[in-house]
Amino acid sequence: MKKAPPPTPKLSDVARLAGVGNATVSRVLNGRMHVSEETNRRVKQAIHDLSYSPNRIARSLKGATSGMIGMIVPSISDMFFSQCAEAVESVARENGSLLIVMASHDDPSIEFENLQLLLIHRIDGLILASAQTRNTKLHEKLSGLTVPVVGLDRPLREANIPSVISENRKGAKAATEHLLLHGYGKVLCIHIKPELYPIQERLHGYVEAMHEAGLEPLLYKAENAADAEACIKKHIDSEKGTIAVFAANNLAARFTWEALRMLHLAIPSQVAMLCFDDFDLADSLTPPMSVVQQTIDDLGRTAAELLFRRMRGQTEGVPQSNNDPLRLPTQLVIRESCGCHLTMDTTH
Amino acid sequence: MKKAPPPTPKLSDVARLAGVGNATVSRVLNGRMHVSEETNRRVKQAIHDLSYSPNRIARSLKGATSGMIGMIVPSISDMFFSQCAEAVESVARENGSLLIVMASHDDPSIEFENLQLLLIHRIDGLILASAQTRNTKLHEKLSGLTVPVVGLDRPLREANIPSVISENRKGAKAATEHLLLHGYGKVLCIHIKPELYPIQERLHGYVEAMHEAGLEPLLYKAENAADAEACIKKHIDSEKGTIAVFAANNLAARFTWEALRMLHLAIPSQVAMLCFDDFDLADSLTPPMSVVQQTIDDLGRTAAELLFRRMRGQTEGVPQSNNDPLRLPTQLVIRESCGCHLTMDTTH
DNA sequence: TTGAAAGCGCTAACAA
DNA sequence: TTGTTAGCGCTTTCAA
Repeated sequence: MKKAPPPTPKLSDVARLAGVGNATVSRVLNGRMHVSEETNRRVKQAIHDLSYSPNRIARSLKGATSGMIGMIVPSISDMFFSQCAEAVESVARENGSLLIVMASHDDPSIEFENLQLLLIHRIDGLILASAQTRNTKLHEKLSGLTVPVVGLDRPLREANIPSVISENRKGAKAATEHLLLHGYGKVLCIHIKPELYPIQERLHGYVEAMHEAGLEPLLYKAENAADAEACIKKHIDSEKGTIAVFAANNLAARFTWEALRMLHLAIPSQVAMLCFDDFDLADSLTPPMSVVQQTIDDLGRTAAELLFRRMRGQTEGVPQSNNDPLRLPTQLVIRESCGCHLTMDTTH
Repeated sequence: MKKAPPPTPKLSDVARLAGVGNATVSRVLNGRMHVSEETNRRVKQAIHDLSYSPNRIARSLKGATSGMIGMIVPSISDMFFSQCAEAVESVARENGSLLIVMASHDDPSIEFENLQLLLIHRIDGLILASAQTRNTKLHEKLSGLTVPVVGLDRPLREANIPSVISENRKGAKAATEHLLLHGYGKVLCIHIKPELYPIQERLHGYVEAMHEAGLEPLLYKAENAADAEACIKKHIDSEKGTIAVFAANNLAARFTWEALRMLHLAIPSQVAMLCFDDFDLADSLTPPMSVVQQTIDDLGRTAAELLFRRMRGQTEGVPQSNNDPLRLPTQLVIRESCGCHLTMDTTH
């Protein structure tokens, strides 16, 4: 039994219909160089009549590019990364590329496999939010790669790959200083996953601010609300004045938030708080949460644009020293949890 | 000037090194049929030595499959869709496929372009959360397609394409009935984007429950918190007893939430509320929000599995009538905003 | 300005 | 069990 005639016309079909050679069709397809007005018209007509669209796979095989870039992130559903992905997809589209996303689930071996898969599919470039900063096997592989790679959120120093990240240290420092300015007796820093580079940077920023204020840093790792509760309790007990908490990320903020509720402590009158990373309902909470905001879209966009520049072989705009990540500014968004309205008069 | 020798070895390199023919290498590559143990070993060795990996593009050209599926969603960064995407990527990976995601931004023409792009890249299948239920041009195109398509969250009836969605109607009905059970004098339904199929279904569910209770449905479309405020104010004024609000989705819930705060109305004692779609901080709010929960992972997984089954040509497990979407159950998650703890004794 | 022809890296008949 | 060969649909010299 014969198959139905393949419903997808090929280039040669167009050529035949237009009464020209294959090469000519190819020419009008990729920006007509040296094609007469008349021929051009005829070919376009034929393309239209057959509603022909070129087979990108065949084109890719010929050596050029695949028209696809890859992106490996720890989690696709994570708000941060999905926002990045949206921005990357957008830039990819502007550059005529498709985006393949893969989740590593923070597992170095899955991450490595993902990389292999993407390479087999001949992606033209890769955006990588690596599962870990140190992953020798991965870095080795990356160093030997011919396709451009750009790091996102987590730098890839050893592999000599440019990265785009937020000003985590500066942002955290500014946040801490802001809390300090309110004159709180103690500013704790509650964090999770201190092994992640962005978190490390935030902790540095916090410590720096504390030191400059002549204060002892009070770092606490919290894996859940109970942990957060424990450390807050400890400090609220031994202290008359209001204390403050700088939560190093969303999740830490959440734990802190729940802890404060358990302890029936009022925000900000008894415990002020400020956290890194904005989130959806931050300003619908009671009180609205003051945060350090990353411009996530910009992170994604910038990384993608850098990638495409490198894919074109351009070097301008690429960070001077490959080892120094491009750092995008953060913004302190003051709402109410930091206690600004309480201390408004004291600042005057 | 000569290029550096192409760093990517090809199949023929492996063949030469192993001292065998191309076909043999190809055979061991795709599950050795009729390859001697010895040859198999030699080829494997050569593959390893060259750290060769086959070029998926060349393979695809030969006609088989591209090893990629596409997914078009209104927004990649939307929590719902990014969770779906994560599940789909996971299933794709299990089936040896990569996932290309594209955002339509709810624009039918972008959606259509995206579809074209994906087809040009010869995807093997498509998961589509369509921008609109009625998109004649799109449906026409879809009907003529040879690659399998599965609808997600929004059915594609006219194109005769199977879809996977939540039990929106049932879930909304259950939620409304739950509120009704508390004996509130009025149950409003605040919604947005009633043109979307899932929302429509939820509104139907709400209306059904109201009718069955002999009550007049009170539907209000709110585009912002002020709209929500207006309609609540209207009903709280004319009524002594507690009223309740069923918010048809996240955003409507948010508007309602903000409205209630503006009006200094206590939840649930003055206004009870329940919303469709769980969200991140739902149980960290004061009071924690009762919700109708969709099993988003399941939606994504189910859609993807259905797609792969169809790609394999299997028909079992594919919904009997193509016109009837596969509906996945929702779950009523009772927290505090619906007023359960207030009425606990009255229910006995 | 155009067309013929030689591949891109792989798979799948068909022979051996 | 193996190797040879002919393409997949396109781009790209090279001549005409």
